[in-house]
This record gives sequence, structure tokens and C-alpha cells, in this order.
Amino acid sequence: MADIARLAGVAVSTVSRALAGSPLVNQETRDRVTELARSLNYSVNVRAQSLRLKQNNTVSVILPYDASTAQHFSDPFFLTLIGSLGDAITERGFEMLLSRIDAEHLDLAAQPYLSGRAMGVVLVGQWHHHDQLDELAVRRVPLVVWGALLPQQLYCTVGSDNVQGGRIATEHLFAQGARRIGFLGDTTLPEVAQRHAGYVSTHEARGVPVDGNLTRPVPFADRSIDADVKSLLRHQPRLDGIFAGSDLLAIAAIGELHRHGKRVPDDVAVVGYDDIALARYCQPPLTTVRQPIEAAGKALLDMLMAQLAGERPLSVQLQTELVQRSTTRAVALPTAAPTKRASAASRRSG
Amino acid sequence: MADIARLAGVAVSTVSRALAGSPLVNQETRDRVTELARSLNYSVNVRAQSLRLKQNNTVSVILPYDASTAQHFSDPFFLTLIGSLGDAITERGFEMLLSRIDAEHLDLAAQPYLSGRAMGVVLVGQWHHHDQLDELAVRRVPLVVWGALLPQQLYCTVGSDNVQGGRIATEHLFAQGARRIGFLGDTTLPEVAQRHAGYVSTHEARGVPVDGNLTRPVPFADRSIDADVKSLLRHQPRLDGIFAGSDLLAIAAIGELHRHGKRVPDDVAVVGYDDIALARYCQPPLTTVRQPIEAAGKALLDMLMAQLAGERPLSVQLQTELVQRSTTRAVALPTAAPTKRASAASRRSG
DNA sequence: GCATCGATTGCAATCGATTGTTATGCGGGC
DNA sequence: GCCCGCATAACAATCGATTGCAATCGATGC
Repeated sequence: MADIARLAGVAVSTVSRALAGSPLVNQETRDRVTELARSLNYSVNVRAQSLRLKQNNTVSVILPYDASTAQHFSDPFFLTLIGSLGDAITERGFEMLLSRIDAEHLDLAAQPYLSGRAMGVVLVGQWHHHDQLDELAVRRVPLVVWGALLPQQLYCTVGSDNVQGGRIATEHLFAQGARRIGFLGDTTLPEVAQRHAGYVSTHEARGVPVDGNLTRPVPFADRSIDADVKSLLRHQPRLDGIFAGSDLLAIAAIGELHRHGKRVPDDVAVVGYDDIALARYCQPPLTTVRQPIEAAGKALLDMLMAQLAGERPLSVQLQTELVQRSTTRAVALPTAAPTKRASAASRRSG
Repeated sequence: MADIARLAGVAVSTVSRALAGSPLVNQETRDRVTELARSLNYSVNVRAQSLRLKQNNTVSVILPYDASTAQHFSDPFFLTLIGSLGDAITERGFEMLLSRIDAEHLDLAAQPYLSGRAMGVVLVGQWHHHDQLDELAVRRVPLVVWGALLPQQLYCTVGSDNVQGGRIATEHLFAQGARRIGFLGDTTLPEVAQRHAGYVSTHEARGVPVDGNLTRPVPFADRSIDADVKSLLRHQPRLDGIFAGSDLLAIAAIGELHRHGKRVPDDVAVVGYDDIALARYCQPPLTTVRQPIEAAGKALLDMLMAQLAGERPLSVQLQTELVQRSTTRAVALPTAAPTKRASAASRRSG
């Protein structure tokens, strides 16, 4: 900026005003300055600017990873969610700082905020450390977490209504005539636990006892899925349905079922969770519980902005929706009219 | 920092040195300061710090999107590549600023660099604007592009050896006994064009004439894929192989083939490109040309660092590798021993 | 002729850090 | 008693911007 000032024969303050479009500078001067700036490929140093203005337009988005297994691969659902978040953030004219942290130290998520790098933090997945997140909320770190809404939590979450989603999926499998329904998913994760709770409560509502042996605690996308499905089939030969905690698990399970000569959906009906892009292209196309991913990105950002505006952090549960494709047989949709759109959000205080 | 200085009864400069671990401050003073900082949840303001130090530790990663179709969804390959880049960047202690730009204005990619927000730019996909990228290179913007290595280009690319990949895939289909091989992919994109060039050159090497009607210009992951495969089947009833420009296209094509009663691989063998995570879980598991995605993230960052170190930007072509799964019949791998690892890179000046 | 006024522009402080240079206090040597 | 050296700590300039306030200038009014 000093260079431009010298070349234009004015003071830096004038250049600053000219580039900012202040009405205080002469039109002719402004033109000279902007022309110079363009020809020098100059644009204002955003860091100095935001330091001076005490403004911050970047949102820190953090994807925890499991350091113990050094498993850096991420579920396509989370990656797509990040894409959706990126769109929402860009749309508002903000910037997105993406980083990863060890899932065992979620308290590190505050760092980008504390060091002034970001105005707030979006954490994608709450993993096992509810307590650390509560702690961050107590410390008044602007934070929104994608995950399950837990009782008494202090921080703000956005997520799908997992219990409802679990019910929809299980109900659909029952409607197929399935009676021995397997559950695949790591129930130590809050979201999956709630999906499992929906699975259990649907059994109870039907008066069908839940067989604990039908539940397999498969980590997301772990390759052990093959072994798990194998053992499930060996011990449960009458298995006729599977509710998988994610589409990735569902697709992997279908592959293993095929290898054992089971037909989908004729012998075993399968329902996934997420509705990732590939679900509709799979063979057979996957029946799944859709999480409204576009709405999710917007909702996460909205909640962060609300906190920054000083509002009390309210958590959001997004409605899920069953997408019937070909891993289950076609069945009339159950009961009453659902709310108008999958993206309709019901809000509850967190 | 001023607060801490006041509370500790010292000057800010002392606090700065204490927190930076300078040997110039008394051990006792240092302890007092660090203790205060911890209890106040203070950490240095990174923006002010990097302004003063003229340092920059953030890499701008940009994902172009097609504004004309407002298609924000991104191919899982690119999303995974971003994950891999994120890992590489985090590993080196850098930060990643993720943004999207209109694919028609790739010149905007320079902005994060020019405004001092980032030390350099990684652009994921070159799309149709080779010229704009050359322009950026002329302007000495530290830039690495994921994409095809084009003759005479001025900027630095990292990508897979697409011609080689196209050859491997087509050769494998010929080895199956396929003779009427369809090609799916948007050949206006440089990478896909090179894959297609490999497809053509393999035909020539075999003395098989290339039938232009077998090539369908399908945009990545567009839903028109179904219609394209349909018309391909109608006009080419003797189709016995498909080489798809991406796994997503391959998977979508397989679904459409099934719907037309074609068996894969018995009637039509299919080979994809990328080897996304889901390729191995699909049904049937997808035979595909693997792009070494982990190595890709590292290579992109390495090339950026090399440029920042003042070296001439060299482009990188990563070796591809055929992953045989079940959408083709098992066939002995062709010819000579391949280089040791898929991640082995061959470098050529750009 | 001098004060005033409107339109511009320049000066200098400021944001939150870092660091070369200077100042302070203390003990020891002469 | 004075000076020196050493260990610490304070001062002040600096990074690249922004902005309240003062300064400048020509024109106008009285």
C-alpha cells in the first residue's frame, strides 16, 4: 500500500480510503489509485486489515480423527457435509479453515478461536468426549457440534433426529415382514446409540424381544465389517433384515451377503443411514434414511452465527426421511403425513 | 497479552519472550507468566504474530465449481483428495484454508495469496481454463494444480498419468476379449481427454478401429448418465466393455446395465478410474484404475513447498495401477514388472 | 482583507504481537 | 568508592492496514 501511495503521490491513508470506496476522496484520485492497485496486482492484506478492524470472517471447521488407529480416511458422509458447510460459509462471504484433531482431545478445538484465527468453531462429530465439549461451552467458545442431542448438554448440536431415523428404518424392515433384524454400528458413538435406541424402541412397540446377538458394534467403515457380517450370518441363519448405522456399512454388508449367496432384498432386506450420493448408484440401489445434508451445512452455520449474535445456543434436530430404493421391497409408507420437507427443522433447547 | 503483563507485573515484551521460551527471561518470571496464560485460557493472537513475523503457515486449497449448473456436489474422489491434502498439510504444521471458486474464473484463485491470507494455492482440478492458470504462473503466484500435464504449460501440475491409466484400463478390457468398448467421460476436461487418448492409442496398437459412437461425453456424476448408457446400449447392442472416466460414472453405468438385463462382467465388463473408497464395497466390487490418493496429497504440498523454496516448478505424474475386482473377469496382469509402488512418481518438467 | 466553509488530504495513534537496543540492579574487583 | 560485567527487564520501532482529527486550499461572504 505504501508503494501505491508513493506512486500515486498521496498518503497511505488516502489509498486506504480510496480502495475502501470512501466518499472522502476525490473521484480522480480514487481512479488513479485503483488503477495502480490493479496494475500492480495488489489487494489489501487481509490479516493486517482484520487485526486493525478486530474483525474475523473465518470459521474453523474441525474433523476429529481417531489417532489410535491412525485412520485418516473419513466417511463420505462427513466429507460431503464439509462440502455443504463450505458452500454455506462461502455463500455468506466467510472463509473456512479446515483442520483435523485427535478425537481424544476435542478440547483442542478451541484453539483456532482462542488464537484469534477464527470467529467460531464447527466440530464435525462429537465422538466420545461429551465432557470436553461441555467444558468448551462453559468457557464460552463459540461452538457448534454435528452430532446427537444428549440430555443436559451445555453445547450446541446440529444433527438428524437419530432416534426417529432408527425407528423409521426398523419400522420399514418390520413392514417387509422381517423379524430377525441385525444392527450394525458402533453404539459407543452417541449418534449410533440413538439410532440403536430407535431400533430397540420399535421392537418394543411391536412386542418383539430384542436379541442382543443381533447387534454388532462395527466401527464406521472398518474393514472388520466383513468378518462381522460373516459371524452374524453364521450365528443367525434366520437373519432376514439389517439396519446399518451408515450407508458405508450397509454397502459393505450387502457385498458380504452376496458372497454368502444371500439375495438382497429377497433373503435379507437392508436399510442404511445417511443417503450418501452413491447410495442411489449402488447395485442394488440402497434403501436408506436420509439426513438432509444441504440443510445441515446451513443449520450448522446458522447456529454458530446465532451464538455470535449473543443468543442462547439452541440445538437443532433435522427430520430424517426414508428413501426407498431396491435393498428393501416396496412398501406403502407408514402412518401419518410427515412434515412437509425433510429439511424442516425442529428446535429444542440444548 | 497486555493483561497478563499487568497481572504479572512485567512488560508485554517480557511476556512475549516468556511464552516464546526465550532464555532471556528468568525461570521464575517465565513460570508466573505461563501459569497466568493458562489460567486465562490465553494463546497468542496468530494474526498479529504472523503480521509481525511476515510468516504465513496457511495453504489455500480451492475446489472450483461449475456455476452454470450450480452443481455444488463434488466427486468423492476430489473430496477424498482434499482429506489427503488436509492430512499432509496438518502433518507439516500448516493450516488449510478451503474455498470454492467459479470454474470459469480460475484467475480468482490467486486472491488468497495476493491478500496475504495464504502462502500458496492448491487448485483441485484445472477444468477448461488452462490459459488462466498459465497467466497465474506468469504472475509468479505459488500454485499447484491437480490435473493433467499439458504440453508447454507454465504452471505446476500434479496428477496421475492419465494416458497410461487409459491404456491400462483399455488393455485390460481387450484382454477380457472385449472388442466393442464404450468410453464414458467428458473429454473436454484435460484429464479425461488424456484417459481417452490412452483408450484410442490402445485401439491403434491393437489395430482395432475406434468407433466414435462408442464415446459418450458424460459430465462427471451427472444424472444424465442413465440416459447416456441407455442410448449407448440401444445403438451399440454388441457393446461388451465400458471404460468409465471415473468410478462414479462406472458405478452409475453398472446400475443402468443391470436395469437392461446385462450382466456384469459376463455381458459387459466395466473398468472405472480413481479407486474411490466405495469401489471395493460396491456390488460387484469395481475393477478400476487406482490413482494413489495418499501420495497425491503429499505430492501437491511438496511441489508447493518446492516453489516457495525458489525451485522451478516441476510437474509430477503419479503412476496408476489396475485394481482387479469383479466387474471384469480375472486375467493375468500384463507384460513387464511395474514400478515398485503405485506411489512412485515420475517427474517431468512442466 | 479576514474569517469561514466545504472538499480533500495528511498525520499519527491503534490493532497485538516481536525483537534490537537500552536501562536497571546487583555483586565483585580494583 | 567507582567501574565493570552479568542477568533481567523495559523501551520503542515495526509489521500493514484503518480512522478520528487536524491541516490545507481555493472560494465565498461581509
